[in-house]
Amino acid sequence: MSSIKDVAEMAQVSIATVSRYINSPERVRAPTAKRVQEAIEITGYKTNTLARNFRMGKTQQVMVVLPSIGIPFYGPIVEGVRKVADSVGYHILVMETAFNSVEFDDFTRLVISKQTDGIILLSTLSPFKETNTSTNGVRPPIVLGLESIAAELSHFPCVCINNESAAHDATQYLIGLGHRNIGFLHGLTNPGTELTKARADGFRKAMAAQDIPVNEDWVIKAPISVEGGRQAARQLLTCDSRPSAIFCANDEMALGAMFELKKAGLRVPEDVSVMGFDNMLYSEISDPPLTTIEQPADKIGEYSMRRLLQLIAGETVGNNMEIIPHRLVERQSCTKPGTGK
Amino acid sequence: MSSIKDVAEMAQVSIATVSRYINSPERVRAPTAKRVQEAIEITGYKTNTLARNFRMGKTQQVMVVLPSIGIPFYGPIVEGVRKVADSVGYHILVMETAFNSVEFDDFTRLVISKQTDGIILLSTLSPFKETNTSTNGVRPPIVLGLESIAAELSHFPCVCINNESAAHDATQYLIGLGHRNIGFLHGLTNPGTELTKARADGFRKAMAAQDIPVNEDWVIKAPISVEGGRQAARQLLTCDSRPSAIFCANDEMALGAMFELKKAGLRVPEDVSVMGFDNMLYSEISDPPLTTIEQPADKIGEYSMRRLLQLIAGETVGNNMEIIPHRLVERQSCTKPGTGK
DNA sequence: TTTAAATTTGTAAACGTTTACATTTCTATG
DNA sequence: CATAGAAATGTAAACGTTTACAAATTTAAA
Repeated sequence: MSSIKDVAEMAQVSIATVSRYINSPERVRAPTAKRVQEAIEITGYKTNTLARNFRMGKTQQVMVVLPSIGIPFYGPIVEGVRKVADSVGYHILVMETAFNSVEFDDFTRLVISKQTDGIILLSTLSPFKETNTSTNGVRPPIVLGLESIAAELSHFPCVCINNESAAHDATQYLIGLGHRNIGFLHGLTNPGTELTKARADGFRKAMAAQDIPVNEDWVIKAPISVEGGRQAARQLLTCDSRPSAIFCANDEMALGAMFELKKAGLRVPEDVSVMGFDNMLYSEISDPPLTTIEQPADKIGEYSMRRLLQLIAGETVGNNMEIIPHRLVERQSCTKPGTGK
Repeated sequence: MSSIKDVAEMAQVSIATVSRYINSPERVRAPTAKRVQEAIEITGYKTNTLARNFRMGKTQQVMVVLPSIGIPFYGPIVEGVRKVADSVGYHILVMETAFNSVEFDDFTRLVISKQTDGIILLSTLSPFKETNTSTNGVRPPIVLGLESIAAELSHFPCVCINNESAAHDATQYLIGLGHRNIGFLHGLTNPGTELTKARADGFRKAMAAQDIPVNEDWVIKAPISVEGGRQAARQLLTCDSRPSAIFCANDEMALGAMFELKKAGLRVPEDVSVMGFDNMLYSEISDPPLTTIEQPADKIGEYSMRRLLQLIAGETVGNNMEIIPHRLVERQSCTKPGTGK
């Protein structure tokens, strides 16, 4: 493999000149540049990223941490991250947590040991203690995408919608439709996750605001996934009575729930309305198409990456919390109660 | 940031000893080890991966190239890759092509410039010319997951199912159900992709084997995605007559097609049977649940990564093509023709 | 106790860049 | 043409590891 040295020899210049030609061509004169360029072509030289990064002390990579690849909702977020990353020559390293929680110190270690320059967390930290012991109090560049309140406590920048207010809106929409008997599929996440709690709070507050009591039998905790939604729906079906509408912690749960509901012979939305949260690709083509809250995933990705870049550059980011507006998208999975009678 | 030197000083040993303690602890005596360990803890030392990888000339990363994150089908594949990667201390760099084709030379460059040690291609190479000009004939470690025939031509190892035979099976299943009027949603991929062609071949051969003519109006090319499936279905609906069954190049197309079919008032499977290909998560809970061909995605990921590791290690891999068995999973989107009358 | 062998540790070079600083070469002005 | 200043290029150090090889120490046998 030819190195900068080979190029320098062939072009009869010093390695410094070659390096300069590569990194700021305007700093070498035309005739020299020509010789160097020729030498590069002849030798087939490509700069050794390993060496460069080592020298510069930067990996030029950021790590995106998510529960699992292949969850449609994360697609657009990562695409947003990538859009920004590409524009500044950064690569994306994907880390899957497999829904396990990750220790804060693990991330610190990742950054200290130069596996990555910074981290975008689309997953949650476990028992969120910042008291890092083994890492000498280093605070790695981390941006929380999606997560909210934990960010406040932890002083990590955060880019997300207002989950509580969004859940509030969703619930209110259901109430506005005339529903009083509303179930809630509470997403079960790792301890420390505020997102699911915020959505639950939004739900409860919206109910309370209208003096509608919450039937706790209809508040079911299950993994925030298709399978979780299915489990929860099956459990719901065993109750003596059933709600006229169900609000789900996310679209995956909603889709899973709808499947089980329909399987049990119920019609959606005539017998039960189902409301999702996130608006991922498959929610548009579900049967019926899912009414849900839309998170502008691409923007979340973009903004998160920008924030992270600032952090990496050592800039002091101003407002620690960046709230993105959400939107209720009305499709066909919700209707007035009693329509099925 | 403390380096190996700081540790060495504190432990009163040479940096070589520290390095040895880290990489092969059995090579340093217990009392020394203890001192070093203590020094490591006190200084909070973490090995600088950048420096190590530079010195070793390895990135310890492989790149997984796929069209887009968030496509459910890729989830399990990447998980398979990761399983193996984790076990040997490799990281996964994800590169999205955004459905664009990537030049062969781009990969070569990626490897030469040490951005990655090897590549698992779950996407396709564009105008597949191996005649790399700028890269001096270097052949990077690449494994093709999913793709088949191109592998033969290109001499890259490949791990995949037999797409043609699987499509043959699917078509035969439809025929066995009594269908004669079968449409085919031909996935549109980048030039050079053999996978879609293989599936089309399988379809045509199965039809020919039973002397059933293929109605070319019902063979529709569209992007191999949900949106593509929707487009194709809409086009199909404009035909004078319509098939009693539709075989789709993949599940995404099938789901998209089902959506449009149902939207047009057709019942699946009573009026039209729909057959998918891949068996991804959402196919199980679609309405109706999708009958499809299952690719053992996790295995494909695992085997691909193993192969790649061999390649990286410079081993000469034996058989270049590794065929994984597929399986037809029968659900409710296909039935006998005429059921709807 | 001596000595050879085995084990542990140290020394120093190398990996391929980038860059501060020194030196050379060019440009333009008097 | 001489010269100052600017621009281009060269020199050499540094980044933090790993590792061949040399040196020192321990162990075991005589």
